[in-house]
Amino acid sequence: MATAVLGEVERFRGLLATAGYAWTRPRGAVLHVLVAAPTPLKVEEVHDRVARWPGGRGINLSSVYRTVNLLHGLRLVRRVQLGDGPQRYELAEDFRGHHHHFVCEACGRIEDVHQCPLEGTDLGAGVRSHYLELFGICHACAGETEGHVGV
Amino acid sequence: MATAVLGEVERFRGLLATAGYAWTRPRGAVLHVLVAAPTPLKVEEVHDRVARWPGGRGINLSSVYRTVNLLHGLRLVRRVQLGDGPQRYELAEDFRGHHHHFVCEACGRIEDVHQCPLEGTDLGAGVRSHYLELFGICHACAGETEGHVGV
DNA sequence: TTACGTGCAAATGTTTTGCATAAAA
DNA sequence: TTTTATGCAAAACATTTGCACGTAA
Repeated sequence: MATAVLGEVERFRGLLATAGYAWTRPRGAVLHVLVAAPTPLKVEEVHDRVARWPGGRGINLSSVYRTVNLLHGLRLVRRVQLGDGPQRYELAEDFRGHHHHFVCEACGRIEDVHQCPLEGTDLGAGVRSHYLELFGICHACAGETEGHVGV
Repeated sequence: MATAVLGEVERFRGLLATAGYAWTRPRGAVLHVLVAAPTPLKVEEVHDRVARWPGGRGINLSSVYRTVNLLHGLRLVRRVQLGDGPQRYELAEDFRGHHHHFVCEACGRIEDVHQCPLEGTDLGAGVRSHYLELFGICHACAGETEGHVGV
């Protein structure tokens, strides 16, 4: 498991090198975090997790921003906007596969949806990509006898 | 045309009254703008257009924010996030019908897509709503012999 | 050793909020 | 007349940027 993460991080290290970018502590730490994360993370969450990585303390929030922007520019990560709130980042579809997200409106949990409902659909001429997010009530929340949200 | 706009604004006036909210100059101006707008607007765009309305000068940006938030809370307008950039607002689906948006990546133009590609699709248990945006190259831009974006 | 990347702090852009005043009900 | 909404200014966030110093190549 940890080994798989390390292997994937090495892959990104090679991709960065090919693109002519240095391998640095902040970049390594951010990639570790993104590779290990099961769902898209806010920049601040990436920063928090980076700080918990061995040797990750002292890495600046700006560097995390610069790194996710760099990785996004290289199409290694993708940006995800779920409802309100700040942008989130996750590994690009080349690495994680094409998928969407389901957000539970009761508990906020995010689930990957690998079965694309638009597969095979004709989206019309000129359409190159689509952005789809699903909202609703997750299995766990639906199972509760009583809903007690808010007050 | 202008008459249709006025009529629809009156309808919102009634809805606000029913919900117990006062009819004020900023609220009237924002609703005029939103009713007349063919595509979702940034708050700053709403503010600019409000200023051009007869008697709309002097309306504060905060009031525009407060108004769109109020209308959003009452489900009279919906919030749209197109790629990066600030939130945009348009009349809710109850008034404009269920639709999505197509954004041209070359010229930035936004088109309404009233034919929902997900219609009749099974999105899985628990899914209550979906958020879909389409990106690509619009008809006009595809027709140009040469593309000259950026530099 | 040289170019590139980082930390820090300050700036930017967007959105929210506290409070005294003004306007609606 | 009493509640509600507004304008203004300041604060709160999210994100970007300039610059001097550090570090990878």
